[in-house]
Parts: sequence; C-alpha cells; structure tokens
Amino acid sequence: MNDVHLASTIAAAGRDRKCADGIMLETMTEGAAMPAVSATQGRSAGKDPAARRRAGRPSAAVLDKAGITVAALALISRKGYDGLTMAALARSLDVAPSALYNHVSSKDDVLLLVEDHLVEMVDVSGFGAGPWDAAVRRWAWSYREVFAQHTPLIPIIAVLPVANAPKTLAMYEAVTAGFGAAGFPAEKTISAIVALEAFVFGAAYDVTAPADIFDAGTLAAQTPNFTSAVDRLAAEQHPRPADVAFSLGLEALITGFDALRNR
Amino acid sequence: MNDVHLASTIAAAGRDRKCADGIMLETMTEGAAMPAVSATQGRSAGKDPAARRRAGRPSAAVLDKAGITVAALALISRKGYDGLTMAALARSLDVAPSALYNHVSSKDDVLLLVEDHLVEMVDVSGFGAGPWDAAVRRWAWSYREVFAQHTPLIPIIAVLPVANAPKTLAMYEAVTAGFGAAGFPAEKTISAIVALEAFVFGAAYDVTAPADIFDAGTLAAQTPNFTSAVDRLAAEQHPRPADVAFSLGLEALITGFDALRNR
DNA sequence: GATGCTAAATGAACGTCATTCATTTAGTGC
DNA sequence: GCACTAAATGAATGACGTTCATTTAGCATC
Repeated sequence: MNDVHLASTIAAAGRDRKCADGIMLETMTEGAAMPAVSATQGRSAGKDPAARRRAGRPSAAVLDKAGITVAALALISRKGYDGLTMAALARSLDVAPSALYNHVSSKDDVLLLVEDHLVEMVDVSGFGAGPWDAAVRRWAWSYREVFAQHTPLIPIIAVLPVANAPKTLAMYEAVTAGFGAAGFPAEKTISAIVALEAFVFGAAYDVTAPADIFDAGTLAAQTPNFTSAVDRLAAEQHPRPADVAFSLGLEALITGFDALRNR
Repeated sequence: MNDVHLASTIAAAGRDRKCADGIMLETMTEGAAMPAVSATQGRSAGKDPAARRRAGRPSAAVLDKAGITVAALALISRKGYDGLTMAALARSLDVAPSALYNHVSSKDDVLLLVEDHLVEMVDVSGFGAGPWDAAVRRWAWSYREVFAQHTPLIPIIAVLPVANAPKTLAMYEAVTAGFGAAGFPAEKTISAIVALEAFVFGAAYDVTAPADIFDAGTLAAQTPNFTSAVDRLAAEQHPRPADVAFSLGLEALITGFDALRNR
C-alpha cells in the first residue's frame, strides 16, 4: 500500500552529470577504467547477475557515489520507490549488494544522494534577475514539481541538516541572496523561506493524491457543507485541482511577505 | 536513521474509549469475559509472551479495533514509530501477531486507525463561535501540534481518501461549515483548506527538525548570505524557531484568504 | 439436539530486505 | 619486498510484515 511512483520525465532529465564530485581521480592510472565507467552507465539490463567478476578488488573501481546516484534515479523512475532496494540497485550496477556499503553507509545515505541531486533541478534562476515575486513564484512551482515526483524523500529533506547536502545548501544560498537583494529584512528571511518550503512540501503530496480523495462516499449525507463545497470545486472543471490550491496559497504567501520588504 | 519520536503527552490523552464498536455483545454469555477485557487494557507488561491462552477462539473476544488503536497509540508514545511493529503491538495486547489480521488488513490499516483517532484532538471548536480568523488560527496551530508528534502519519493522511477516515471527514465538515458561515466563497473553500493543510503538514516536520539543521559547517564560507541570515535569526533568541516560521506563514495565509470573504 | 457456518484465536512458516562479516584481490607508500 | 588500505564477492543474519493450516467457540438451522 506504499506509494508507487510512475516513471517521471523530470527524473529522467537528470542524466547530464558533469564529472562526479571527487573520486574520479583514479581513472587516469590505466586505460582499463573506460569499460568500467561504461558499465556503470550503460549495462543496466545485464543478464548475468554477478558471475563474471571474481572476488577481490577490481583493477578499476566499479562504483562511486555519482554512479550510485544515477543508477538509483534510473531505478526510481523505472520501478518507483518500492523498487528501490539495495539488492535491485546493486543488480542494476552489476555488483553484489554488499559492495554498495563501501561507498554509502546505509540506504538512507543513498536517498540523501538522490535528494541532493534532485535539488539541482529546482529553478532558482529568477533570483538576481527580474522582480522578487516572479522569482519566488518560479522557485516554488519548480520545487513542488520536482518533489511531487519524489514524495518519499520529503520526510528526509525536511529535517536534513544542510551541511550534509551541499547542493541543497547552494539552493538556500541563492534564495537567501535573492531575498536580501529584494530588500527583505534579514532577520525574517530564514523564517520566510522555511514557511514557503513547508507549504511546498505539503503541496507536493497533494499532487500525488487520488482524484477521488474528497469523495465522502456513504457518509456524504452527514457532511452537507463539505460535500457541497467539493461539488462546487468539481464544477469548475480544473484539470489539476492541486494546482488551484497551490496557486491560491502561494499567492497569499507572496503577497503577505511582499509587504514586509523595504524599498 | 528513521525518525524516533519521544513520548508525547498528547498521545497519552487518548485513553478514554467508550465501549468499543460492536463486538462487545458476546460478553453477556458468561462471567469469564471480565478477565479477558482487563487483559486488553491492564496487563501491558505481561511476562508470559502468549502462553496461557490455548489455541482456538476464546469465549470473549480479546481484540477489537478500538483496543488495537489504543495499544498502538500507547506503544508509539513509549517507543516511537520505530517501535510500532506488528509483533510488538501483538505482544502489548497479549496475542499472537497473526491474530491482529482478523481485525485489520495490514499495518497501514493500523496507522489509519491511529490517524483517525488523532484527528479528534484537533481543535475545531473555534468555527461557529467567534471570528473566522481566530478559528482558523486555533485550528491550524492545534493541527500542527498533533501531527508534529506523528510525522510518519503525514504521508498517509495527505493522500488518504476521506471516506476511509470518518473522524477526519468530520473535521473537514466542521471547517468547511465555518468557512461558509464566514462568507468564504464556496468554490474556493476546498482549495483554501487544502492549502492551509499543506502548510500545516510541512510545518509539522519543522518542529521535529534538529536545532542545528541550518548549520552550514565547513561550507559556511561559500554561503555568506545564507549563513548571515541564519545568524540574524539566531540572534533573536526565539525558544522555538519553528514557531516563528509557522506564525509568519500562517498569518500571511489568513490575511490573504480573509480578503476573499464576502461580508 | 446434531450439523454447519463463521469468527477469532494459536503457531509455524515464508519471503523480502537492509546490513554485517570473513575473505580475496589490487594498488600505494615506506 | 612488505604492510596497509580500498574495493570487490559471497555467505549469513536478524527484523519484519504477512499467510496458512489448525483449533475452538458461539450461533443459526433443520
């Protein structure tokens, strides 16, 4: 009964990784590194579970954090978060499950890598160019869009110390700078961002909710006000009701916070 | 690394259950029913795991949904959500784990029972008495307070069809009625409630976040704006920073929605 | 009053999953 | 050449949710 997410086009867009974070240094030692790298990315449907490579340290490292992150993302978009098991992840990388633990300390650590990768897709380009309210609007919509496809990460990111996620920290820096440049009072900036983020996370869940979530069923007779209000909303025929609620709340927050700025 | 919740005084308040839902009819047949009932409520730290009762249907039913709900709540406040396993729940009720499945269909079903019980503690008493904004304020604060202690339920309640949770539906009815009585446009009511709820759920996570969540650590030098803003907030010495963000966002939402009312 | 039906318990077993540990092998620094 | 560490395999472990066969109790029906 846990949430199964369909393949998301957004997640598939995260294919363009530059050159990893650090570890890639060892690839210069010998030419045998190349096939190892292609194995990390290309051979996802290898038929032999783990029969070719014998025990012991291989000449070129098979795994690194960047490769694990990409494989996890691909697995999630193919099978959803229920399909993301350490065994499945290992199989998609053509290694034994225990090999993963040389690079990550736990499954939560994998989720953290995924989270920090996804944050890069959040659009902060509006800050520093154009008006403040448009920047907030663009940021919030894209933020919600990304995590609506990855709601199982929300409980993690919501309480995650930023020191553990450099890309997430970079996003906060960009947003904070944008608030400051727009004349937002410094002592209220973090609180405002936290409030906007809380709204974004909660709204991300709404996107994935079933269409009939507000159908009271047999109890409709006992909830006349609620049922009537649901009908009134349905009569408006919005393609995505969650968008209406998100827009309504976001505009209220933007208007309210806008009034706090000095200019 | 999953969330461990400390014992909450709120959860302990759910002790007063009336008399179960239905099944209690059979207790009139014989006097042996009494010890069985006291076993459900009183003997929580029974030393014998399940040795006294022999196989087969007992004279008086040992389990019912209300008893399972209360036991789950007690277990959660003692051991947190990590401690809520079907085996532990069964042990606290002095039954075999498989016996639970005669009354609930899955562990998620147990969580749904808990959720619907907790919603009763949300304060909707402001609606129908006093001004609209005060009612929303009281509702939102109490809603956040309850679920801050039960964040693992948020992914469930956020996408839960209301027909499956009668108490939750009752809450929506009360809030919707309050909005209508205050002149809120009917076609926007559900969207406004959904937006407020999204904010509440997201904010509930913030309450449980570690105090040093915004400590950038070694990366502080690369994030001057963010680090400075964090320091400015810290200088204000608020006892609970999450409350400041919640208040800031909630007041903006209330103000924004207030402007939509007809009066 | 025997017979069947269903509800509600036990106890054994299963399958999945994250994680650990001993072992093997490859490269690096002294 | 030698110790040390990194990175892989493979086997094993321990939870945990769930299912299934079995047993027993009460109720309804003929």
